[in-house]
Amino acid sequence: MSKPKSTKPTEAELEVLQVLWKNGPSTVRFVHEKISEKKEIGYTTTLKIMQNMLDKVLVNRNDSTRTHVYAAIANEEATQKDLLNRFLDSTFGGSAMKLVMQALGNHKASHEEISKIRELLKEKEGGSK
Amino acid sequence: MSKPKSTKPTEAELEVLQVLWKNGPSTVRFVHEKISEKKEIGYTTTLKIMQNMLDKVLVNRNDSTRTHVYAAIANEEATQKDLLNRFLDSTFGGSAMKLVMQALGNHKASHEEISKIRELLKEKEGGSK
DNA sequence: ATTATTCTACGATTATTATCGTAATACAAT
DNA sequence: ATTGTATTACGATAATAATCGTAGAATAAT
Repeated sequence: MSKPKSTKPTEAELEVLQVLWKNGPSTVRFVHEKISEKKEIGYTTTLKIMQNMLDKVLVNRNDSTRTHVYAAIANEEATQKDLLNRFLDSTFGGSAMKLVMQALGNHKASHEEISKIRELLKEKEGGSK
Repeated sequence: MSKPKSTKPTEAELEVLQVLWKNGPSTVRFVHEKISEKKEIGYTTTLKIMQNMLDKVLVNRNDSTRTHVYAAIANEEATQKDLLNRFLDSTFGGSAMKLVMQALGNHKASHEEISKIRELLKEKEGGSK
């Protein structure tokens, strides 16, 4: 059983992944339009990024039709977990709790979300025994 | 009152900041040794990074003695908050709760920490109404 | 059929980071 | 004083990322 290799996506690649995670397999055009909502970028730039991702095996594509369809290979949760660990290390010196508290302090949470977190806490506290 | 300008530190610069935040004003030699504990790196590389940080005004330095002493200007919490927001956006599509739950799920928390989080949650829930 | 549009491939360029070598200078040791 | 050692300044190079232009092929529109 080998390490998953953890190919770190770049910022630009993450933007693409987000679109694919959220919307499922998509064309370059579609991804490009989504990204364009947030920032100015040329079509061939988006294309190139996605082609690079194909080389890196972050995505696969169906090219049976002229307009290729790309799909994320990188699993959303696994990727996020990996990046979270790096971020934790580089920015919070590894302290997950510091991060959690910052995040909780700085962002709104719905009652529903708060309940979920409470459950998680309960599990954690009970868990080990 | 102007925007703090939010000069995003690079990975390498963050490593330096972490040392300075943790240990206070330090020499290049000291910072270099701390970083060297974690990875192989040349002395002049560390030096150069810190000199760049001076240009970017992420640090200031006291050069009254031959061996210069560098100090972080960037405030720890503010910097972390800023980077957290970027990370949240780029990796979790802005969902702080997703992030919090990932972080809680993947890392141990002490009872003390859990209590702190509970308090925070209580505040949040009470607050808005 | 001709023309216009849409798409991919691919290379070139720019921008940003990271890394380090060399030289000059200050200091320390003898 | 001489020699060795530590430190800074500075530029050069390499590594990585991001951006886009151009050409050609496929499709669509007329």
